[in-house]
Amino acid sequence: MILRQWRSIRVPNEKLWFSSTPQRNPNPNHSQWLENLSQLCHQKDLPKAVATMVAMEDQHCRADPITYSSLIKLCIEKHAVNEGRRVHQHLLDDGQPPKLFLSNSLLSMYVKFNLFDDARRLFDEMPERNVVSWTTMISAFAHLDSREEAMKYLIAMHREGIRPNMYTFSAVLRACQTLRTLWSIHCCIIKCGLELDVFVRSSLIDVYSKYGDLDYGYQVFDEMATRDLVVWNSIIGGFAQSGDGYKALELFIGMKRAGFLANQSTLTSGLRACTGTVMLEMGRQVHVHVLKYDQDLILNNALLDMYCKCGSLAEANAVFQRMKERDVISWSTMISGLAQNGRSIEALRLFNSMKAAGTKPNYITMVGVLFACSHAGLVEDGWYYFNSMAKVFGIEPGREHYGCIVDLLGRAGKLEEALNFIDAMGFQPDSVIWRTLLGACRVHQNSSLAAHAAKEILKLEPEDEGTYILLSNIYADSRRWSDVEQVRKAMQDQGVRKEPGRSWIEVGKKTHVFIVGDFSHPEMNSISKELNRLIGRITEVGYVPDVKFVLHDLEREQKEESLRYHSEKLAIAFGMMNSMGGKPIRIMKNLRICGDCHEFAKLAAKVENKTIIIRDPVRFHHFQDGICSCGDYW
DNA sequence: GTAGGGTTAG
Repeated sequence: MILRQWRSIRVPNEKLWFSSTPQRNPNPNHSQWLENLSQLCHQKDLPKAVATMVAMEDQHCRADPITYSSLIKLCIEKHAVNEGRRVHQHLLDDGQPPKLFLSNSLLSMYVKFNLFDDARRLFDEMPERNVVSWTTMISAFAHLDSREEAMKYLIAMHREGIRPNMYTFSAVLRACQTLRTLWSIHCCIIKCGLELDVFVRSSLIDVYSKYGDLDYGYQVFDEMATRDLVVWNSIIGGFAQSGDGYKALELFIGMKRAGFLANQSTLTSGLRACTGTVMLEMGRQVHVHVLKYDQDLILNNALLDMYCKCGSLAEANAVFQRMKERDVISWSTMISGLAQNGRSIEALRLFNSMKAAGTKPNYITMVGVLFACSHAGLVEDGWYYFNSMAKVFGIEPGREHYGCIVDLLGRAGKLEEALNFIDAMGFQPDSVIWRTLLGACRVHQNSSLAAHAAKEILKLEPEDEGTYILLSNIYADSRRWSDVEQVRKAMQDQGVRKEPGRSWIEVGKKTHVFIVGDFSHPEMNSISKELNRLIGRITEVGYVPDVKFVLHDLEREQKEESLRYHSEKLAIAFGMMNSMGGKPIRIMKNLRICGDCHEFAKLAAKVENKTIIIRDPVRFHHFQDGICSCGDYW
């Protein structure tokens, strides 16, 4: 490859002190100037150092490369953009390209200042480039998410005959976001004999677990002889983000056993693990470790989210109030948290406080705001925010926002309007939008529109079990048993099976899982007795099993029997048996709660004078005094 | 002079 010519080439100045045979310097005070400059660099006095450099220029004095190097470092440290450029210019005025390592320092400086055009220009003008220069560029592209550029530079580097090192690979791995590229880069790494490097390994683990093959990422982790904290964090983060909170926490404990101290990153993943699997007690334990990093913004945001998702808004709010620094994520987390927990008005009020505090909402904030409107039936507010997003906040509504409006109209029973809105969206509706409409059709019992929505979903995702279930539920609601049978047959033909309803609850340090109709829990006898006792008590205050939530065409008695063992009822009974004092009973569910269980929970909370909190995949229900925070609107 | 791990929705 032909190197580009050095553009600003000048007649070489023979008096340059660093030319191969040191020249006598014309200025007798040269060594004093130099001494002075390096002293100032040492003292980190950037303004004086730059002033000295300029004064030296006037005296035709030159500093040595080492001093220049410390000057550049100082500019980076102080994030002094103008001074950095000044030093660069000064070096160019020498008439010769700076030494390679100095150009590399400058390159790294521009990258750190996010001045990528300058970095690229410098890179293009460098007469000579080594692995450090290339790696700096590749790393910059990888961080910019310019994956193609990063790969192209890797190829160009190879063509120039420069071998990548471990730095290069750990940078380039970030740009591998498909398994295919990941595999080929992994092969290159092995070929270069760099697979054992911890940095390379942690990057491998990270990208494998993020982009599709967590098991393989774990394998790469598992076979490592020496692991450091980041390697542990990579794998813990991998499991936490993929939703396997149990495995993440198991590894978290393994890490502590191996003698490592959890840092901010570990704890953030630990909290995320609790959030995903809804383990409030465990989350509180992690919180204790977080206290020593009092004002870490990311950790605090993770804490907020954990408490919100575990249904403990009081604790979330306590953290929020204590935070000295709040960013758009902190506010958005609280807004969505309130909305999901049925406190939409407070969510909107918080949105106003956010604006008053001068924090600009982003795309996700607006999803939270619209979610608050749709879940509380605030149709007018929802429309207002949706219509003013672009004008007032400069955020173009995207798929998620359109989805919220479909939800808003659908929940409010304006099904036709929702359908028209979908038609007028200006882009192809995806399965999420259709599923939203389908959910609304169920609440408002519109089976013909439901069938339409379901068919659209199944066109896009023919194996989606949730849709079959919803559709058959809707047919069951209107007692169209032959249609129910047809849906079940279609499921069989597609090889789709119904995911059983599952609820889980933390008691002490253990999580107990209940599956609908599964009686294998060791305390099943007493749970059954407790359930009967509860049903007896709530029947006195008017509970009648609502059998329309049973799928099959059974006799009433059989239907009641099948309702009785819904997983959330088993979990509520178990929670009552183990509940202490005034503590709420917290239950998580994999599917949405059924109408009968919702009624059951309201009355059980009333007669037992307890708070029951159930989180389903979309929102929370706080049952207290015979009412639910969702206002029966879900 | 170049490299790895953490937070918000659906």
